[in-house]
Amino acid sequence: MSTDAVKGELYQSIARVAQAFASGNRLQLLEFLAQGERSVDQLAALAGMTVANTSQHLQALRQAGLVAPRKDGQRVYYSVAGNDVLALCAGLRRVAEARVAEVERLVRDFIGHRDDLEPIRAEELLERAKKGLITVLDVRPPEEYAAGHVRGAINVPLDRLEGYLAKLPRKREVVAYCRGPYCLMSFEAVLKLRKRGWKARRLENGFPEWKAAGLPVAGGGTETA
Amino acid sequence: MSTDAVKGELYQSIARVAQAFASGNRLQLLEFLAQGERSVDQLAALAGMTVANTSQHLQALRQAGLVAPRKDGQRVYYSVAGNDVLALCAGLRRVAEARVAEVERLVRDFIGHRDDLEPIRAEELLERAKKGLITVLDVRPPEEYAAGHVRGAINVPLDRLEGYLAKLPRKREVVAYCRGPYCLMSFEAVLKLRKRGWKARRLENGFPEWKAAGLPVAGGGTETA
DNA sequence: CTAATATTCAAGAGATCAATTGAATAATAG
DNA sequence: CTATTATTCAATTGATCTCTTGAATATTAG
Repeated sequence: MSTDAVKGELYQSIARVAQAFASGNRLQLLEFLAQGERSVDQLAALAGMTVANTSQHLQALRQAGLVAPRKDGQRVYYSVAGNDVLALCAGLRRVAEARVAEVERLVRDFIGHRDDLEPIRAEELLERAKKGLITVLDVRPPEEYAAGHVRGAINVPLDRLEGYLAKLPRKREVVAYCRGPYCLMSFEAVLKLRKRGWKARRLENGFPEWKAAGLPVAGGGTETA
Repeated sequence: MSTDAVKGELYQSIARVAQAFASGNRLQLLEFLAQGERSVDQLAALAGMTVANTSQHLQALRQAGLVAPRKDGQRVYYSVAGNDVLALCAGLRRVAEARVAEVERLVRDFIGHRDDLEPIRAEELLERAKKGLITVLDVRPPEEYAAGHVRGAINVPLDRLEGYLAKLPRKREVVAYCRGPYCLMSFEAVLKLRKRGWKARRLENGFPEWKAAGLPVAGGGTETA
C-alpha cells in the first residue's frame, strides 16, 4: 500500500476517536463517568435518556477506547478508560470556550461570571495545602468522594455543610470543589461559607480535571502520587 | 429555560467542535496548517482533494473556530487559530494511539519502531540546547522553517543535508526534527547522519507539538518566550 | 423452573454529513 | 472591458448518525 494511503487510513482511524466525542449526550455521559464508574441504568437516569439509547452511546465510547465496562452480576459498570481521556475532555472544553462565541455565551448564562468567587488554580491549591494554610472541602455526594478525591480533602456534601460548620476552623481559608467547571455546587458552598464569615474560594475546576492533570488523588482503590 | 436544557445546549455546542475533528481529511488539513498558513489550492494539492471539497472542509473548521482565514489579493490563506488547537490535536492523537489498537498498528506499520532512533523529549532538548551540548536541525522545507521554528534551530532541508555536512560540528550531538510524529524526514536525517559518523537523535515530536507546548519559537513574525 | 431485572441487539425513520458537479463571486492581468 | 485565477456557493447523491421501538440475552431471586 502506498504511504499516502496508509496515512489516510491512520487519520481516518484517529478521526473515529474524535467522532466519539462529537455528541452532546456522549459528552454528558463522559462527565458523569468522570466522577466514578456507573451502571447503564444509573447513567440513563442521570442523563435523562432511555436505557437502550444510553447503552448504544456507551458502545460507541467503548469502541473508541474511551470507556471500559466491568461486569458485576447482572449489571455492567462503565468507567473512563484513563486520565488521558479526561485530559482530552478538558482540552476540548477549553478550546470550545475560547474559540466558539456561543459556548462562551452559554457558559456565562449558566454560571454567571465564573471569576466572581476568586477561583484558585490547582497548583496554587496544592502548594497552600502543603503548607497547611487551607482546608479543602469536597462538596460532592459521598459515593463520588469515595470513588476518588483530592488527597487531603474532607467530604462535606452541600446539604450537610450547615451541620459541619461547627467543626470547621474559622481561621483557615476554605477551598471548595465539586464535579467540574459546569457544576454549581462549589459556588453554592462558597457563597454559604462567606455569608457565615469564612474566607472561602472555589477550585477553578473539579475533581476530574485535577485527576487528569496527574495531581495527588486518594480513594477509589488507587492511591497516587 | 431549565438548567438541564441549558447544560444540554452547552454540551451540544462543545460536541460541534469535536465534530470538526471527526474527519480524516480535516485532520490532514489541520496537520498541513500546523506548519504555517496555506492557501486553499495549496491545501487541496497537498491533501489530494478537490478545491471545492477542501474549501468546504475549511469552512467547517472555521465555524468551529479551529482555523482563521486571511485574505490577500485573490487568495485566502488559512492558519490554525491558536496553540490550544494544536495541543488538542496532539492530545487526540495521543489518546487514539494509546486506546485504539488499530491506530497503534497503523503507526507501527507506517514508521516501524518509533523508539529505534532514541527520540529525545522536548524538555530535554531545551535543557541540553541551553548548555550548548547539541546542534538542532530543522529538516523541513525553507518556507515552513520561515513560518516558525524551534528557537536556535538551523534549517537544513533533507535534500541539502549532504552539502551541509562540512559545516556541521562533528563533536556535538545532533538532534533533528520535522513536521510531526507522522513525518519521516527526521528519521531519514538521523539515519544519514549516523551513517556518516555523527551522534544523532530525533526530537520525539515535530514543530507543531513544540509550539503547542508553549516552548520557545522563532520566525513567523512573532518571537515568543 | 419461572419471574424479574439489566443490558444488548436489530430494524427503521429522520437528520446530518461527505464528496461531486457546475455555477457564482471576487480579484487581478492584459 | 475581457479573460484568468482563486475561492465559495448550491444542489445532489449516497453514506453515516441518532433516537425509538420491540425483542433477545444474561443474571439473579424466589
